[in-house]
Amino acid sequence: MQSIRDLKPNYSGPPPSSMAPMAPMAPGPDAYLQGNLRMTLEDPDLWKTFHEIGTEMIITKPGRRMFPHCKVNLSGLIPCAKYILLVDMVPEDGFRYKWNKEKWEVAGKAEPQPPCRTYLHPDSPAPGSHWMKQSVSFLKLKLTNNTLDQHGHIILHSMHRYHPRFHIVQADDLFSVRWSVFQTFTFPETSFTAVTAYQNTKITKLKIDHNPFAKGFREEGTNKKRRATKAPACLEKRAKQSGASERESEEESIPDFCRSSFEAYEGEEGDLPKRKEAEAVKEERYSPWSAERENGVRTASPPGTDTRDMYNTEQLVPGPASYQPYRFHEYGKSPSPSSSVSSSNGGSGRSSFESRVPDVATVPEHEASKPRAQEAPPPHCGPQHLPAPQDYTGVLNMSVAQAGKPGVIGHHIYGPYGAEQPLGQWSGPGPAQYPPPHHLTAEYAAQAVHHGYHHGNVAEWSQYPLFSYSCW
DNA sequence: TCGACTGACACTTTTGAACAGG
DNA sequence: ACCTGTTCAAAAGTGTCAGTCG
Repeated sequence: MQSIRDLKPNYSGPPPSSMAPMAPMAPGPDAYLQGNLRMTLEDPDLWKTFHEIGTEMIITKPGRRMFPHCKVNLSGLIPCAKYILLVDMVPEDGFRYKWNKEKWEVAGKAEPQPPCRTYLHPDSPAPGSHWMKQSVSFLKLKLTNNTLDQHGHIILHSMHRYHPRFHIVQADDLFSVRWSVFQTFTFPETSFTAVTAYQNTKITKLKIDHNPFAKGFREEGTNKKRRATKAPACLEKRAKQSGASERESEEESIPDFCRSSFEAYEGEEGDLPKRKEAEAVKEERYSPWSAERENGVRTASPPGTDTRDMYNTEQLVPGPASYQPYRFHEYGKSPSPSSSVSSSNGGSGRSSFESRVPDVATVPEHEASKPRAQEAPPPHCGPQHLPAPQDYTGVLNMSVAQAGKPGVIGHHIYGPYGAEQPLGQWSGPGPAQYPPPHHLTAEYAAQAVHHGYHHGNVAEWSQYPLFSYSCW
């Protein structure tokens, strides 16, 4: 599990691709310590299988569940303290993709990011004991491509890459989330491409084989007749779309087509430490996204469940612009849209990274070294919280100023495009309205004040842009 | 013309109301 | 009256595929 300890104030940012997976493995003596809060992904093997092929998730107007769905195990929480669990979807990069001859290719710049929504786990808030006693499932999370969706589903763009982020917030109620500390986790193998129709027949086959609802489409299922009569037409169409190689995939077993693309990886399962060191190189072989990387567009984290704990989690103070570049570089993935732009303009994307990371990184450490009781409360701060067992990595600086109406006040904290993103309804009060806390950089504080709204209750709170909707 | 998208379809699983029995 | 277990229909979740749209 990785934490904000990687974001030291004196962080001097090695190239993202090299630092990302490494940092969590060996926190230095001055590493920012957090508690033993730990999140692990359930069904990692299944996720890995999908990831190795290139996971696709169907998005529909009425909303579609994910498969595999997100399910995690938690440990290290205070049994009696209440927590809120959230999930949101983060763009992997700033590109739109197309499926072309058995692989994904960049098809241009990403479309403006739709309103960023967060799925609140229906059990939230619940004591740590509740979250830890069994795995936490986000089964009912739905994805949609309907930007006008009123059901609270997470809005995504088709043919864009995303990965889910899991947030744990210690908060007695939804009202107090704003003053709470976010612990954020991601799992590289959960990244996926949002599609309106499956592009890769291997993914289709995997889904049919593993999703009970699709049992009727299995070869051995009761629906042989339907498949026998209709499948050929489908295959013909798919073949036309994907090329002749698609026909092979129909014959392949799941392990077979896994190996077909990632054979080398399969052989290295047991050699984790070495693999970690070399993964920046190896992932090129394992990832279905090699085409993009070859163009310097992006890098993908290597699949592998065994490695996920070391670098697939993060802890950070959400910030509208700062977190995003950090995220992508942190994991050795693709640059943020903004950094991508700079990269395409001749820059490496690093400048964006370096200039923004301190906004996050400088927050925690010097504060963390103090006893929590001495921490200066954020101005306009609301109820004080119990100190978490883990060191706080920062305090979410949310103003209580009632500067606007729910759903209108801007909170582009999760806006992956930062200032570039046309926020529209997300626009909020100007930074100048709320003086930053002393320990925050001006920029960070300026970003943080966009959180200035108030959560009244679950229903109302769910309408806020930060965690725009809950889905229960 | 082509690729992305939509909606109807057949199938399966899940959910919850209704009921029976203890 | 309450609880538990069973049954069954409706709802919801799947991928397929023909058609639409830009």
